[in-house]
Amino acid sequence: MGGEQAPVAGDGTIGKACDVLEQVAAFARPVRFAELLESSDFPKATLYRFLQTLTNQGMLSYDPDRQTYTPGLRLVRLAHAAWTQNSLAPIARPFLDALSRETGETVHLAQLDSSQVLYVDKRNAAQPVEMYSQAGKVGPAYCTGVGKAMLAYLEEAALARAVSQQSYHRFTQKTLTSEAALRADLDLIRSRGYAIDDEEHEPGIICIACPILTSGGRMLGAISVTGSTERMDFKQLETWVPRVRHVAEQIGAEAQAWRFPETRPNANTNRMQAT
Amino acid sequence: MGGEQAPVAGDGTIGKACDVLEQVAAFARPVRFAELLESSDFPKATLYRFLQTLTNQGMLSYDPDRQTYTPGLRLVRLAHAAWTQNSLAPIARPFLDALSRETGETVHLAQLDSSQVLYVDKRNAAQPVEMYSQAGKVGPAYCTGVGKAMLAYLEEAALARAVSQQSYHRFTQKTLTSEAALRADLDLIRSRGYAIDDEEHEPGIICIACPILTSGGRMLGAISVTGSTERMDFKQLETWVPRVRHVAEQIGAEAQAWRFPETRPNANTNRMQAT
DNA sequence: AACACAGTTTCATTATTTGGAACACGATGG
DNA sequence: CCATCGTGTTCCAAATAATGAAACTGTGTT
Repeated sequence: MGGEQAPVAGDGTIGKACDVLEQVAAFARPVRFAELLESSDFPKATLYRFLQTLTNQGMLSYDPDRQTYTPGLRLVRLAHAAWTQNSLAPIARPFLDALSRETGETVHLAQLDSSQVLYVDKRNAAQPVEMYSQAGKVGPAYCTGVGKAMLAYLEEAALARAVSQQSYHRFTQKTLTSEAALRADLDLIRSRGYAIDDEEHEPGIICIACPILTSGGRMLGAISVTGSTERMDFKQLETWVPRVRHVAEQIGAEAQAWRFPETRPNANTNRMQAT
Repeated sequence: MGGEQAPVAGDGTIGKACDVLEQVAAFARPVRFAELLESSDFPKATLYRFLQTLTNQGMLSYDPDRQTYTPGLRLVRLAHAAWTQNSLAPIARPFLDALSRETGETVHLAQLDSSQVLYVDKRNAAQPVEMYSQAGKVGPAYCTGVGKAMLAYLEEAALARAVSQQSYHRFTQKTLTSEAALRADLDLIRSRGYAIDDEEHEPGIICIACPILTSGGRMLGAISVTGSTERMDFKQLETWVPRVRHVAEQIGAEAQAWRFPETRPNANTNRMQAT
């Protein structure tokens, strides 16, 4: 019986290719072959061939002048499909708009991706548009409102895995830095029905977050409203809880409705006067 | 009846995996195994294993209830890296903001991805936010302003390939529907320095577009300003050409500067008060 | 000219992928 | 109740593709 804990990698050639992809993405800048070779445990020729193939496929992009690799634009195309079909964002969009308008605060929509928080949409308080740059961004689960809201409603098996994979890095004085502390807070969240982030990730930043659940209790994601301690305290922030919870419920309900129909309800979601 | 699209076919196992990924993305909805099997020329067991592995890797996501596959959220994460590092969007952002403010019209930033137009950013005239949904979206090159602007400045080898890969579907009365017509227009664009789309893609929609070039003449992308015939004509629209061209030049210059430094100029590009 | 270095290619060996066929299993339906 | 069908899943010998040490190329340096 295989009890092997494969770190992440594993599945044959494809797994390795994905690792390489991830590795290139991890450098947040164009990378040279030698750099990759160093941080990789693939032999030279093997890594080389992977890079060739991936570049060939448009999953990576190669700059011949600089001799550097970056993640390829094909990923952007594919991600668009992922975002449209597989994230809550399209469903949640009108709700986020409303919530953002009503509260005037920053609003986040997040989902869980391998024990990390993946932000799939956002409305910003100040800036009018900030777009894409935040969709796709990741963050820690154990010290953010949306992260804890999601963890709290994970079934035990998944929770145990997720909780053990957190880094518990101390971002601020108030960061929860142990599995025990986190679990205690998750219990509290469950009984209260929403999560709070009390400057656990960034000083001065507080937030409330509600999980998005199906009627069957499956956790789909979370939404949050964020404020800064300069302008407000939890008293004020928590007045939004009923509203946020309601929105989360609406999104959950719609998500469920949208997922079921085999016959896609419609298509024209986003018509774009392109040119 | 068949009539399958000939997959670019290719590189070993990884190429096949990419094909599967693309195939899943192509259905713009959750897909069942049987559907994929039908539209694929992989044998059952092979396709099955690919789906397993890709799901495993988070490149696909599987809904056990519905037994359907969709592109996975991991793609969104990776695409974020691609968008940040490999697209012109981060560099162009402030310029697009300015251009959008000044003109009050829809502004697009696009790059070329396998002979297609890939929109990497956009500012909308009317709607305040529309976000992500357009980044990652693709469109035809032969009948859009940005598409033609980019084609015009491709070197002959790449141009020949690109031009032969267009579908030449007639979207409107004015769509250019042959390679010859397109090439003629490209000559015109080159001599004029900018492209126009005269309702070639959508009735009532016109636009002007300028290529983004390096000082060496390498084509990086294009930007456009779009209007509708209801509100304006080319006389008005073309008054923006010098401004658009200037912005394109600025973006080109910055892109060039940004690509060179080996020492990463900086990191904290986009800090996100996340929670 | 010799050297160092980053990137590229070769090729016999080895491990992986392949896919036809058989297997589960729920849903019909006779 | 058993037969049948349509899914999706697993097996395993044969075929294929991945592997990586070492040799090579080309560019820049001493």
